This record gives sequence, C-alpha cells and structure tokens, in this order.
Amino acid sequence: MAPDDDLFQPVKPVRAYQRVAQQIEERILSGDLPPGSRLPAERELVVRFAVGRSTVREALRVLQSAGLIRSRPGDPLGAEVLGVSPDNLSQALSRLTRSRIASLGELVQFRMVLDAESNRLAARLHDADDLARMQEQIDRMERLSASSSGNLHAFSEADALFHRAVAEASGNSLLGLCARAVHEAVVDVIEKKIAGAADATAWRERSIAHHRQVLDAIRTGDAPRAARLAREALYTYYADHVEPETRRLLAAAAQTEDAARTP
Amino acid sequence: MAPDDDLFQPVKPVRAYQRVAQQIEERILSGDLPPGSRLPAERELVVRFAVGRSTVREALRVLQSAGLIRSRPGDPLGAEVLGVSPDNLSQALSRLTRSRIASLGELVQFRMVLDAESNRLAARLHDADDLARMQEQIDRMERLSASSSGNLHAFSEADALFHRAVAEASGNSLLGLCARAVHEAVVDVIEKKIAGAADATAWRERSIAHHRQVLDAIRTGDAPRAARLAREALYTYYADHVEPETRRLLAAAAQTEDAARTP
DNA sequence: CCAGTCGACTGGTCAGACCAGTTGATTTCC
DNA sequence: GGAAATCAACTGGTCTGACCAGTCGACTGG
Repeated sequence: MAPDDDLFQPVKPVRAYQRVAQQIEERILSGDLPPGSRLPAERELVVRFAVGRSTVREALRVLQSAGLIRSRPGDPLGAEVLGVSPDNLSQALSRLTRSRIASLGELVQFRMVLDAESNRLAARLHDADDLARMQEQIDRMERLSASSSGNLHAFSEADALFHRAVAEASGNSLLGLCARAVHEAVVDVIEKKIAGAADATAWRERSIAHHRQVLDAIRTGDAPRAARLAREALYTYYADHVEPETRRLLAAAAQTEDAARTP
Repeated sequence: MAPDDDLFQPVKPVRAYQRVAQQIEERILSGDLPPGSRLPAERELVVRFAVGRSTVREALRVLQSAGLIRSRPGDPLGAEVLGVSPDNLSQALSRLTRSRIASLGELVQFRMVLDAESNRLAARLHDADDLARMQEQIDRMERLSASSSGNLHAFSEADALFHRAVAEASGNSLLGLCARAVHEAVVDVIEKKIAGAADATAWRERSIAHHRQVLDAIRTGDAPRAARLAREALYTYYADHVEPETRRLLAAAAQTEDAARTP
C-alpha cells in the first residue's frame, strides 16, 4: 500500500452560492424539477437555504447562465425551470472559435469530420422515416429554388433540417449538436470575410445536387461514399476561403481511406 | 421589398449585469485581456461601470461559471483571467448526458469519432517533435507503472498529455479540445456508475500497450490503422458499461471502412 | 358583465456593513 | 543585521435592508 502520501488532500473552499446552485442543479438534472416547473421565489429560497439574498441570486445567475432556468421580473410564480438544452454547448463552442484558438481552417476541418461521420453512421443505421424526412427537405429546397428569389432564410432552414434528419438517423444527437454549433461558427466567420455570396442561384443548384447525392448514398447504405461526399463538398466550397497555411489541413482531412482522390 | 412587416422587432430587456458581463467577455475573447492578466478589483469595477457591487458580482459570477475568470478571496490583484478552456464544454456535455438527453453510448461513440480522427490526421501530418512528445509520455507511463502503486493521478495525466500531443500533431486544436471535453464527461458519468476500477495494474498494462500501438501507427503514417486502434480500444473498454440499447451504435461506429472486423 | 384600479407580490438594483483571508511593509526580538 | 512576529490596508464573500418597475389577481365602479 502507498505510504501516507495522499491520505489527506487539500480541501478547496466551497462558496455558499456554489452549494446552493449545486443543490438546485441536482434537483433539475435528477428530474425532481422537470422543465416547466417553477422555483420558489428568491425571498423564499433565502429562508429555505438560510443564506442571504445576494447568495441566492448569485446561485440563480449561475444556473441561468447555464441555461437551466429563466427568470422574469415580476413573475409571481418564480423562476422557470428550462431543463438541459444544447444552447450552452453551442455557446461554449462559439466561445472557443471566437477567441481565435481555432482558425477558420480548423473549423472547416472539424466540420468535415463531424458531417462525414454523421453521414457515415446515417448510412448504416437509418430507417425509412429518416429517409422520408431527408427527402422532404430536399423537395422543399427544390420548391424554394424554383420560385425565384425565395427567401434565403427558408432555404438554409431546410438545409439545417436536412442535417438534423441525418443526425437523427445517425443515432447520435451529440454529433448533430456539435455539427450545428460549428456550422454556425463557420457561417459567422465566413460572412465577415466575404460580405455577400457570389451567385446565390448557382450555389443553390449545387447545394441541392449535393444533398441528393448524400441522400442516395445513405439510402443505399454506401457509408464510405456518404462520408466522402461531405468532405469533398466542404473542401470545394471552403478551400478558397481558408488561410493558405491551413489549406494542407483541409486537404489531409478531405482524403478518405478508400480510393481518395485529392481534390 | 417586403412591406413594413418587420420594421420593428420586439425589444428584450437587457439586464445591467448582462451588459457588464458582455463587455468583460468581449475584452477577454478579443485578446485585450490575455490569460493570466488581472481584472480590476470589484469595488473598482463598480465605479468604472457605474453600477452597484451586486451587479458587478453577478456579472463576475457568470464569467466565472463560464470558466473565463477565477477569483480568490483576499487576492489584492483582482480576479484572474483564465482565457477560454474546454472545461465549460465538458460541463455542458456531462449535463446533457446526466439528464439523459444524450446517452453514455452516444458520448463514447462521439469520443470514438474524435479520437479516431485525431489519430488519423496525426498519422498524416505529424513531425518529429510530435513523435518525441508522444514517446516521452509513454516512457513516463512505463516508469509510473513499474514503480508499483504509483499514483493514478500522474498516470492519467500522462495519458492526457499523450492525447494532447496527438491533437497537436493533427494540427486541429478544436478536435483536441473537444476530445478532452468528451473524455472528461465520460469519466464523470462512468465513475458515478462504477465506483472503482476493477484491476488497476492490468488496465495500465493494456493502456500502455495500446498507446504504443497508436504511436507506431502514427509514426509509420498508417492512418487507417491509427484510427481503427482508437475505435477498437474504446469499444473494448466501454462496451460493457453503456446501455444495452445503444450498444449497436457503438458497434456501428467501431467499424471502419477498411477490413473492419466486428469486435 | 366588463373595464379600470389597487395592492401584494415578483425580480433587478443599489448602498452600506461586517467577516475572513491575503499581502507586504513595519516593527520587534534575538 | 537578519529572521520572526505584527499590523494595516486591502481583497472577495456574505448579509441586511431598502427602493424601483413590472406583473397579476382581486376588488370595485360603471
């Protein structure tokens, strides 16, 4: 046995507001406080936890910034429990990207990984409903593209829903959530570099064609092709926009094991 | 042009503490306040922002819970800027899994994807320094394993550093950060399910062997093998712990294109 | 029966106080 | 002179009590 080396470990002080926040979080995560339910009023929590109001408020702020609760002034019912949402995750990711820890090239590369893997898993694990949902979004894109000038917002919404359907088919919600967050970050960065897209209609055509190919690969269970399609599409679309020094990263990520052709 | 449909949009009230927190966060993310620098004292911020101390404190609490700053009572230098870290991300992930929005299986599957892709890219893009760093950590693990009962903490630190070296070699810091976050979340969830690891020394042996194989694959540039090793190791280690209904997810993710043998 | 009023709440903010802890200069003692 | 104890000026953490603007239910006047 080890000597009395780590019999005692340094104890880190736990602030009062942390204990309060942790107790409430525990109740929320365990399901005792389901989404939609209400917390007691602040002044009520003060007497229950036997702490000052500022302590209670700091605890609630922590929970609120984690997206677990929401409070509204004057609400006689108290703060509302929201439950766990992925917003916090995408917030954390967007902070990572905004702080220039990650370059645009890394961002796109990361998207390659996530999208390719979503597609790969979807090709293996999809069921009929998933395919129907994807087809539905492609049809919607076509309608929007046909009626010219159809607003861009609706088109990218259909795009997002397609990817969500793929993520659902892949059986991994985490993959989808991260992909969405990174997607948003990429859009955020890219639209600061190039003010307006060059040719919207041509882009839409290509986008629809790409989605059709992906759906086909998924439907036929061709996992490698589904993955490769995602990588290649991202490469051809973004390669010209990333920093030159990171382009080799993209090229490396775009290559797949099977008969990779360097784009 | 659209009619005066959305000329005016609902205005949502912005709390004072939010404006304070946002200003400080902006300074941190933009690099004006680099990691290691100090924020002014709370009472100083009170006069600079012209708000009450409780407002300043709530703002600081939000930043602290996001992992951007750290404060210590009595520190005459003020709160310390930590910069962006993946801690927040792993916290969000582990909350998602604890509230059963995401299963443990998805988490492990996600780790498979990230680790495999890190290894794959590292095999393609590594340089000599990267290899040296990885070798160094493997040596360290061996030393720790030889001197029996060497504390577990140091061993898992070497493990973490090995993975960090791989992430650096892959050229994608985002990949590494996310992998670390998911790793922590997995550990967080799993150690609530099984109190203690079964056989620590046997596990260490296997772990070292695995890392040696990975390093070999990376060194020889065998990207598919490096990726497959990560997937298989995670599968064999965690398959018994995930929920039975998500095991097929793991199996699907563990398969790789090339000569996949179903574990 | 409905519209307006009113009052008892709510959360958001502020001011001021005290405590315990840290730190660095000052003093004390060998 | 130098090491050890002391002290004063901070720090962040917490509590109290107050005020404001908003919300909502109940009451009231038409």
